[in-house]
Parts: sequence; structure tokens; C-alpha cells
Amino acid sequence: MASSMLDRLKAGGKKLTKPRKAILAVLEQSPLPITAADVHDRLKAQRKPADLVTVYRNLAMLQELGLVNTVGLHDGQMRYEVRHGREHHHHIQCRGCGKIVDLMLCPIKKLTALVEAKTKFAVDSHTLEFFGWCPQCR
Amino acid sequence: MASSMLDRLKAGGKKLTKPRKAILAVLEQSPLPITAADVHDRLKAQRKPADLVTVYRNLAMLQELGLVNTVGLHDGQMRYEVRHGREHHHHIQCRGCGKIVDLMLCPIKKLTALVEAKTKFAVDSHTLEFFGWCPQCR
DNA sequence: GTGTTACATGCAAGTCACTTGCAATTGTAA
DNA sequence: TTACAATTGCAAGTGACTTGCATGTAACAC
Ligand SMILES: [Mn+2]
Ligand SMILES: [Mn+2]
Ligand SMILES: [Zn+2]
Ligand SMILES: [Zn+2]
Repeated sequence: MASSMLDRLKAGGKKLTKPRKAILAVLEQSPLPITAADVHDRLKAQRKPADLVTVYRNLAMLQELGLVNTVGLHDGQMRYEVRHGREHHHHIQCRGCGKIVDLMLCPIKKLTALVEAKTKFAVDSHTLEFFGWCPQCR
Repeated sequence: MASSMLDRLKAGGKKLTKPRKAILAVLEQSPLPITAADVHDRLKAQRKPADLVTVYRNLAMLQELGLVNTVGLHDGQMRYEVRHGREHHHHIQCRGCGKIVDLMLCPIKKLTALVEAKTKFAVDSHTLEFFGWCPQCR
């Protein structure tokens, strides 16, 4: 686990329990955002089962500490990915098979100032997701 | 109601029932996307109550016919707005009061070709939502 | 090591948006 | 007016996620 993560956890008064370490390991092993149920399944597969509610509570905590990002693809479940120094980016999901691919780009940054000027809001974040058909499902 | 809507409904073999007309009226009177519960509440306020499940079924049907857009703001409820010839656009929501404002712009169209080239997906849609603080909540 | 304690876990039950089954109703068109 | 498919309302079901609470355990001080 990245030591910055350990530091952030310690700074937040968090304990390094066995389930928590396993959850963090699962997240770090996943290059793409995964659901709480995914995490739960992979924990069981790795013979380190933890209750689903423990997964949810840890994901919420990690999000509060800014260690994971949430990705909402409007299919009824949130997905989570470790931040881990990776740049802000977006995703595309296939409508056929559900495959998700990272898009290492954000076309929005330049637009924030324009949106702020138009709306007088102070913009602090945005979500941008693409949907379509992957080569196999086309 | 816009006559194109009537045409699309008729073409889809849909009946113009009393609840359905009231639901369409509520949607047409709302300049911003609203939830199924909002529609339900406004129907009651207008003395034309309809069951919440009827609202949900009509919203799903209208979406299938392409007469309404869905807007997902990741707060656990979908929102709906009539398409009604308005251009594709996006929204910004205040984290304080929940206020939603239309952004009559889409900076993404030009990007679709780039995303398709990078991923080999056939992109057919995207979602883009902004979050921040409105002037009153700042 | 032992003890202390705040944090964390697991189970059960609860919530909330949304969906489904089904019998009764209604719009539409012959 | 009749006939029938579409639609409605109510009740029950689903699924993701949350909360209450008793038990467990990491962390830190002796
Ligand atoms: Mn990603
Ligand atoms: Mn809008
Ligand atoms: Zn971005
Ligand atoms: Zn757009």
C-alpha cells in the first residue's frame, strides 16, 4: 500500500484492521472502478472475507479521506477507484457488455471558468461519463 | 402539449389517459429536471393525483419514446425533463441548496471523435454534470 | 505482557428509490 | 355500443445502501 495512504489513515485516527487492509489491497489491485459487491466478491475469492457492510463503511471512509474516487455510471451502483496520485480523468462504458475503459483526459478544466462566469456558481467538481459500444459488442 | 408529442404517443400505440395528460402537463410546466416524487407531489397539488407507480411507468415510457431526458445527479434519484426540441445540454447543481441551473452548452461534441479514436468504442452518449455552490450558498 | 479504550466489525433490521404481479378500469376504434 | 388492448392503483417485491447494537480488536500506555 502506498505510504501516503497509511499516513492519511493514521492522520484520520483510523486503525489498520485485517478487513481494512484486505479491502485496500483489492482496490489497489483494480485498475478500473469496481462496485462494493465486486470488492466483497474478491475478498471472498482471496479467502479474506469481510461483511458487505464493512466494505461499504470502508469505502465511505476512504472517500471522505479523499483516497478513493467514486464513479457513477447510472446503473444503480456506485463504483470506486483508488486515487493514488493518478490524475483526474473520466471513463467510457460499453452498453453491451458493461466494459469500462479509463479515459486519461479531462476536457472540462478549461470550461470551468466559463461555467462560473455564466452561472455565478463556484464550481468545485464535475462528472463526465461516456457510453457506447465496444469493438466486441459493436 | 406539443403536437409532436401527441404524434409520437399515437405512433407508439399509447392512449391519452387522464393521469398521463396530467403527468405530461407537469413535465411541460417544469423548466428544470424533476424527480418522479416531484411529479407525484405536483399532481396532488393540482388536484389530479396519480399513483407514484403510474408516474414511474409513464416516465419510463416517455424516455423510451425519446420525449424526455434523464438527468442523474448521483443523489439517489433520477430527474426528468421534456426534450421538446430543446438542444442537448447539461446542468449544474448547488451542493448547498440543491438548486439546478441549465447550462445551454455542450463542450463534448467535438471530443467524441477523439474518444472513439482512442478507445475504438462507438460513442453514443455522455453525461456531464457540474457541482458547486450557488451565490446564495457560497 | 496486561489493561484500557476508542475504533471497527458482523449480524439483523431498516430505508428508499424503483419495479413487478394482478385484478379492475378506461381509452380507442370498429 | 361493444370489444379489447392499454393503463391504472394497490400490494408486494427488489436491490443498493444505511443504521443500531453487541462483540471484537488495533493501538498505545504502562
Ligand atoms: Mn479510472
Ligand atoms: Mn435541462
Ligand atoms: Zn473532468
Ligand atoms: Zn453533452
